[in-house]
Amino acid sequence: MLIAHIALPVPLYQLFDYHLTKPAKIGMRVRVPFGKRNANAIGIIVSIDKKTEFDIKNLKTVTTIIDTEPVFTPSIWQLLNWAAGYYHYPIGEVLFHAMPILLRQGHLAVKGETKQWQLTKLGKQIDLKSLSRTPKQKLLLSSFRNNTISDTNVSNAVYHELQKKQLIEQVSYQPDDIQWQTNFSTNTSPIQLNKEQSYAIETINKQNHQFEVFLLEGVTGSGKTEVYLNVLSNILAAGKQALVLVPEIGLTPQTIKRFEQRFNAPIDILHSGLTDKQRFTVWLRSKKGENAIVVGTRSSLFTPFKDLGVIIIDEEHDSSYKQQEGWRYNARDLAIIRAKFNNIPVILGSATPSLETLNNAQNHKYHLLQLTERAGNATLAKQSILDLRGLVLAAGLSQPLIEQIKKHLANNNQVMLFLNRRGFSPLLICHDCGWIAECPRCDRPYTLHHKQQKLICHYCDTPRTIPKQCPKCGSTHLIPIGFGTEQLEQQLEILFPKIKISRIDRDTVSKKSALDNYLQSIEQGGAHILVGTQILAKGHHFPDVTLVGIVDVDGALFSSDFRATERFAQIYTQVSGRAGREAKAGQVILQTYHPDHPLLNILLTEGYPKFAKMTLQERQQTQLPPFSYQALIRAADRNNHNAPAFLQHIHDWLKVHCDHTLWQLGPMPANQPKKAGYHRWQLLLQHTNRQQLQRILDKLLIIIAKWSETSKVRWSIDVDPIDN
DNA sequence: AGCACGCCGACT
DNA sequence: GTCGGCGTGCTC
Repeated sequence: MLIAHIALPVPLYQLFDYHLTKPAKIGMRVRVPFGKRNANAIGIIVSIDKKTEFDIKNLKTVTTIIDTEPVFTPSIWQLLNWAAGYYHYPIGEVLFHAMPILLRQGHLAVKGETKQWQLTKLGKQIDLKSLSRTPKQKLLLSSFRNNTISDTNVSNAVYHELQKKQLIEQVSYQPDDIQWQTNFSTNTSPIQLNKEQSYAIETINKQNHQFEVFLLEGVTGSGKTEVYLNVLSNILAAGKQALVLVPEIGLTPQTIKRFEQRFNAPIDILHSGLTDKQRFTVWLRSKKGENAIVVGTRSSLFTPFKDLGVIIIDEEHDSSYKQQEGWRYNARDLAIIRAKFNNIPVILGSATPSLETLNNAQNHKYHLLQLTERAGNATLAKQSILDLRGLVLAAGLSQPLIEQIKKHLANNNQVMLFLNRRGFSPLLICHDCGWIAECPRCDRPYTLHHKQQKLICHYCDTPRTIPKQCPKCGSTHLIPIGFGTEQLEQQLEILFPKIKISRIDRDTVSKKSALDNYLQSIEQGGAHILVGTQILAKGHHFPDVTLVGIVDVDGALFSSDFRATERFAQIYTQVSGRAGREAKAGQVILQTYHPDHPLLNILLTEGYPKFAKMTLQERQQTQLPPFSYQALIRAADRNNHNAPAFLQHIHDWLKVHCDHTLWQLGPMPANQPKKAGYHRWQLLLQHTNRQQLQRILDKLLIIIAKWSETSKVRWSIDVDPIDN
């Protein structure tokens, strides 16, 4: 009697055992009765053996075997099993997360049949003249006979008329697998490679398709993409496929066009706009080896390939590679594991690598390749700090900055202003009693939105009308404190009434078409002010922008998050690298109340690499990542008691069962202490040894499951958190 | 996660 | 009187 251990898509750290009465293999999907779910849950066989820990007479039987072969390739199977262990996330959830939705629902993992029209016996024989009264039908029939249907453009109705007359019929057939390798070619590039690029390409190619992690550190405009394309050409020419990961907003049409123009091979793009069917089709195509390249965001990492030759991760420092809910994996880190299991090279590209990655390069775990030359005659922008102390501000703008804006606009150039805060003002306060308008669900101040005439909570997105009176003292003197992009835009409209101003943030570009409209108008050139949040920093480049103003630097420099300065430095470097790109001299101005801040000065005078080096030293002294490893345990409840009690219980247990090398911080309220009626708490664990931290988590998980407190909270583990 | 069972408040 | 809110328990 065989017993299958089956993973089900439930948040439980266990497998479920069933009798297996039909032939099946590990990795196949099955239908099983489960709880009260009408005998119809879908699971995946993780292992098959002859015994069970469960009471054998209570075992149920596998209803049906869905697949004829395992759904995952061996290397992805290995990756997912490893990842479930590393991230301490239930295996069933992990396996199902990695499948396209159609497969989760039980669709067969085979190509759909394609239908095609063809002539019937009658259609082949009949005299064309008999159709002379219906010219469209006559045309269609004759084009079937001449084999020119692909050039013939007639409506579906005509096809159906011919079908009714039994002249043509529809036949289903199984399409053959596409073999792109047989006529693959690379189009030559007009771009002359410089020495650094050639060296990088040569070094990667020398690796001969074996595992190695390369860090391609290339300043903005140094031609990283050209290196990618050359490496891809080498891999594709060997008949292998490639996976390219990009950040969420990094999927620009220009980049994709460059890929498509270079290679005479099928390229699939996985973006958020695809239907479930389309995603499934791409999944199947790459599993069968029918495409050469898959370009996509985070979740594309789980695409199976017939013969994967390389993984490229563009903008490896980007935080969108980290999943921020449910299974909190990091696609960049998992890509390296996948490459290791596959024994293929992986390339991390960035102008501003994360400190984790730089540290690995310094330790020679990664092979560092640098591109330091900027293409063309672009020069680096002039950067300066503007001391705000003692200056009068108008919606955050100082007079010296306004003067500079005037100057650049007068030369018919464009100006970009960054402010990482949406809305009109982040606070509405009663002038008489100090009452602050707060969201009752999140206990956080509302942000005032002037145009919408609403208060909006930026944590849970709920709006409410603006009160006319203070509910506490009745005063009508309610005043907005602080400024956001909306107020900045309004102020600029007053200061520069004749100049075009575009505000680009989540409020104005919720639709993609809106963003495209803005970008088009900006591309037309001429004096123009762009106001925006970080959305503005990513991807797009604006050749006419010669002045970049960072309106409020201090928010990033004095954050409780130890990674805030790193993120600021990355965005700042990206932005300043873009100012005045095409032969126009650029200028960057940073407004701050702390002009002597050491990291800020290093960043400006010596650039990102030196900044990174200093920050790494600081992290080493304070034993922060990457010099230690963290796991964050989160818990939420409704009464604000169960969650902290649960975490305290964990804290106490760890204190007894682990030595002092484990650091604990908390329990403490989460970054966002209240959300949607739930009180959120967290406990941070830190250890200088990754394996030991892993073993502690293993032990902890087992013991947690036995506590009665556990079922009273919503809890989760975040391994390698990035937002604590 | 689902789904059911069970115990207390406002209403067609 | 019931409908339905969510706390609790279980899934091979």
